[in-house]
Amino acid sequence: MPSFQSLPGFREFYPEAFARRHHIFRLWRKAAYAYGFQEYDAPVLEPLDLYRAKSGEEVEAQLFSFTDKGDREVALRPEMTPTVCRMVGARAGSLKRPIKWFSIAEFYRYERAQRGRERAFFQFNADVFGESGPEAEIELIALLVQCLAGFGLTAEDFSIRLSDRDLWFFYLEALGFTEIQARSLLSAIDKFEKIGDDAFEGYTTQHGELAPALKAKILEFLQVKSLVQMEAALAPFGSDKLAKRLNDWRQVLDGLAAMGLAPFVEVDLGVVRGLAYYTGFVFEAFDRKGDLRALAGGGRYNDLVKKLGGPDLPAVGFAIGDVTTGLLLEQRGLMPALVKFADVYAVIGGKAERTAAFADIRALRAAGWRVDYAFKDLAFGKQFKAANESGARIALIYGGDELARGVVKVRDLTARQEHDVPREQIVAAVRDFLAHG
RNA sequence: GCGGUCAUAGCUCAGUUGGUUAGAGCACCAGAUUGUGGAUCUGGGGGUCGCGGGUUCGAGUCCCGUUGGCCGCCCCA
Repeated sequence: MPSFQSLPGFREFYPEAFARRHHIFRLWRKAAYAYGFQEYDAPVLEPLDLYRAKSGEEVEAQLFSFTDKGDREVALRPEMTPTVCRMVGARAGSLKRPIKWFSIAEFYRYERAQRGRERAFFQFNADVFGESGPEAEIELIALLVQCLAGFGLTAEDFSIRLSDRDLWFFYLEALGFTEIQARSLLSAIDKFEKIGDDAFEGYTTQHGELAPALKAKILEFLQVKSLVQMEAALAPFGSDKLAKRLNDWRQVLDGLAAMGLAPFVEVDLGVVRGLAYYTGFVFEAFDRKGDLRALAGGGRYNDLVKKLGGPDLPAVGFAIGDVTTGLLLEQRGLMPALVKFADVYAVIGGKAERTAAFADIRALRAAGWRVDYAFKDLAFGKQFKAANESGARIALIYGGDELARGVVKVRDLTARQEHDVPREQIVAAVRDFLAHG
């Protein structure tokens, strides 16, 4: 039996929903331009290997993948990062540094849809390539704040939790763990906030019992919530690597504070991000009041461009989704309500008047105004009601009396006042009214 | 992938122990209303009761299956 329902997790955007989506995209785009990022786009369908190369089978299970008619294994893109790494890698030699790019695109993941997560969704992606220092992190975290604050959200609504996989590796190394052990511990740290001690089960089965003293050290470091606490926790080790890393932290936090963004940023070493390709600072945006999942996430991935066949190029990036952002804006009453689709509404008396009105309507539209009118001859009362609902601020009245005198009656729908304007001046009159009102 | 729960008009819902041609409000369309605004009144269109099967003289209602929504788990690039 064929089904004509849309596929699960895929969304249809009726005009009202599309208007909400457009509102979100418009603000993201505005923010990115303000921060000097350039927009790009890329294919929706990619070779499956692009995602295998990056992250392995775990990810493959959640791909929309299939074999095409040319026997190629392909996948709908689940994210932008590998694609943009390939694009930048291919032209890295000729691109002016730093490379600051962004995109707004639809992605696809074959997983169970639920609140805040669909199978098809849009993400804003911003990345900085070619800068290995913390300057790139400052720029991106500031942009991420703007991508939420631009809607009217404040530091009481959301926060950016900043963490650092490098710092964890250096710290665990200083405690005497091998790199493999450290990776396993990071995945435990990722889960600890949610499930507590059980998070360490994976480590114990692989590497044996974790010494209580070492575990205490790890949990203690996990509690670090400020730079001061971090410095205190690391002081006993006296390692060069750790000291240098602390300088990077100072630079990031000072830079963000200088931009006035300190209230948005929290140190939270519990954030380590699931995927293994992150190499340094990682950050996530969270709703402070609600129980929403993460709003956005990102971090540094210095090895990925090279891993995908490009040059050795440092990179940082983040992504923010339209679904959770939209839910949050609706909860906070920050989503604008209605689509107003007209500036001017033409009220037309009858058949002869329609001929005259059409000429002016075309001229006004050519001048860029949004003009609407009724298709059928309707009572004036109905037409004024429609004019009101259209969002138009003025109505142009084409009646027999007016046309006989060579004028159009211009009605201010807000003030409920009207006056005559000679027909040949109608475009100028509309422009004057709407430009000054 | 696993578990819970739900499915009647575009939306929100009613529908009696199984019983005539399945209803209401909102929304939409038309008329009252041929020159001035969110009103009122009257009328209208719109349903394979998610889909398939079963029980029964008879199923929106009971049973089985299936699809989809929502919630939780897993995962979260």
